[in-house]
Amino acid sequence: MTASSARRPAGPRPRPSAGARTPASSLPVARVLVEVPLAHLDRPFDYLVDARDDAAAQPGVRVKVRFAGRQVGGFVLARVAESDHTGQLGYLERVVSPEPVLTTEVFELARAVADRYAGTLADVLRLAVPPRHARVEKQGKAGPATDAPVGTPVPAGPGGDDAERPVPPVPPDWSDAERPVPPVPPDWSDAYPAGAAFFKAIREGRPARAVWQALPGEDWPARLAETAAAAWAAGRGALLIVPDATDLARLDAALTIALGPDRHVTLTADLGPAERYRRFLAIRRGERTIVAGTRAAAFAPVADLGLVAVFDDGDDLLAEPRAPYPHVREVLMLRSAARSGPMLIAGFARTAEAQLLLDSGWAQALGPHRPLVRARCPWVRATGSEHVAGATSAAAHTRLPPAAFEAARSALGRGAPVLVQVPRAGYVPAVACEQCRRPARCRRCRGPLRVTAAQTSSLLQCRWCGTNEAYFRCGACGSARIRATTIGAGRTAEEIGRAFPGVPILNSSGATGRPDVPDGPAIVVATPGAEPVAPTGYGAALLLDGRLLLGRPDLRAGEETLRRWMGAAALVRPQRSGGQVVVAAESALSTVQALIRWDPAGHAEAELAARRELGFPPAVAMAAIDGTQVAMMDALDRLHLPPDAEVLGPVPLDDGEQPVTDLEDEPLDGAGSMLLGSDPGLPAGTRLRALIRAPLAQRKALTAALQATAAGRSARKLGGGLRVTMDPAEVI
DNA sequence: TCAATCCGTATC
DNA sequence: ATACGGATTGAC
Repeated sequence: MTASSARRPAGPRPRPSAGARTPASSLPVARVLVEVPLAHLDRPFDYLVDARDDAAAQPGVRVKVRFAGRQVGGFVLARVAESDHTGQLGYLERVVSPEPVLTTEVFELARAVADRYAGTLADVLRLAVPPRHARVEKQGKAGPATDAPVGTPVPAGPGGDDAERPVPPVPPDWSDAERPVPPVPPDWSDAYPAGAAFFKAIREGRPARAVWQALPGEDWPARLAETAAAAWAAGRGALLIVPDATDLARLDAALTIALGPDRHVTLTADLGPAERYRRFLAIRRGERTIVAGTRAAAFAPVADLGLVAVFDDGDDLLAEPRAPYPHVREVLMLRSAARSGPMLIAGFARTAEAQLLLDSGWAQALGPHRPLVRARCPWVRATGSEHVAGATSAAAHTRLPPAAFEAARSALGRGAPVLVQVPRAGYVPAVACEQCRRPARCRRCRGPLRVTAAQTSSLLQCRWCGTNEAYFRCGACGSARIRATTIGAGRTAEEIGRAFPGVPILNSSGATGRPDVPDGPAIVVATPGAEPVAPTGYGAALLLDGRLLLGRPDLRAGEETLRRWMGAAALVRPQRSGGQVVVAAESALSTVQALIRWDPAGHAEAELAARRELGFPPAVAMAAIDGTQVAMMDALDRLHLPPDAEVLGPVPLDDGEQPVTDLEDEPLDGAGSMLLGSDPGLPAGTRLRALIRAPLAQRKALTAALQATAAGRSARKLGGGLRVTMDPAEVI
């Protein structure tokens, strides 16, 4: 049967009107964002709204539509009177739920984040809106569009016929009557000179943006809760993001003290689908206006947001690992900028990114009274050469430096707990050939080996493919002997236990969970970021393996090391109460000096200056393109770069982080790779990385060019295999 | 001359 | 991705 079509544009035929649908009488067109991963389809498409769906198909709801012949999910962005699409419109297949889960603010935020990271809106929405859970939706209040009870958020009424109906802002659910009389708010001015001005800005909803340097020993969860309470008292919501679950538990407790149990909610991805959606809905419906969470919560649709805050923005947990890899600090900056609202970037240390915000005047420093720093700081000493000299690396890390031993003994003698910070959990995590010191690698996949059992060194296992290696032989020199290159927390605990018999030893890492620290002599061996808080502070902290941390061939090694050290040292009592910190690193190093002088600002300034010098983020905008040779060449060819952009590379990306197929067995000539026009020296399938850098002023042009290139490639079905990352963390 | 197949392109 | 229009091919 041939449809009686005259000239009509290419595309799928409209469905033979199933069930005879009629357009809604008012605003019959829904502008829909379809959930497809293709870069060139990253824009709204118009659909007709059937009269039956008129009430439910409000802006922000999830829908199903027929798109290129198949059913796909999407969000209604707006209802409009007519479409500017010249072809036939299809109908919305159905409204999945009347719950408007996507607010205007979050939609605009997601768009801005996608553009900032050269990604697609659909990708960001996947991060921003949690999957629906139908049962949870029914349990709570009914959706506003069905039988809305009084007081639930209701989208703007029927409205005019021709007016575009924007997604309504979420009105707060509480009434003025039930808000408590706000107590006199603390404004931090006794410890932080700029505190009063910042709190004033929160109360007045002005766009103050502050980089807060917390004092050593500071009860930061309590301070953050005070900022949230100030926003609450001003009748607005607040959004506070922390790196991990332990930080969140502390913040949750502090918020409960500051605001009671019913005004805030915590939000993390690991709550499970039902609870996560339940809390998301409570936020969306305005039942909770103070929100604390981990990185996924940065997109939470908080009603009338009056403050955004992030704690410890250097923690890499705040960088989303899924495309387009947004960082919480940037997401909250975009939110703060869009709303012209206050923002707080908090931490003991300071990132180069935060320093740039200060340099550019976008944010103001909220630092402590300098004399107070001296009063609150523990005594910090470095012990570099004395235990490094002459010792093999393994021995250096298994022996406590004398100064560290003394500090621990004196603290324990005074009845105080001691914190020992070691780089990684596990028992001898990495091994190397004893002869030539090359990393021990798996015979099958060339992955790094680790020791799996505590007693024997003969049980080696590949960290990538899991293959057990019973008879190791070094691929380079043939030696059969191995040695440890890193000693993890477990082994350190054993050795310290032998040094202090009778003292309880507690392990704390991501894997073991965090023990409660007694208010008495105990040794806590912890990995960075997993240090438990001691009730009255630690008597001493030993920061081991500093050389290892600082020696990493990483752009951020110095910044990251100082952040970890300060995170641990901040848990130690002040010097006048006997608090000591011993760091195992050369005292001449600038990072060590910054710890000794407790000067995160100076370190960040130097760090940023170095990045300017080298032309690395955040002093420049940088994009990394990863892909196969063919994809890379095509992409670089299409890329319409801004005038001052510069391409570095591409270079092979075989630094050992990805499970590569055995390089030696790969045919090096290969007619296939010649056909593809690739460098015959590279094995087919080798991934390359190119870096593109541009002045900050050209960031928008750079990301737009990258999006256009991705769109062009996706429209021409030139497969994936290409990944774009803005300001990649691992630049080298 | 018509159907089968390939190609390019839009997807509402 | 798919699903379409239009061009191309090839058997009658």
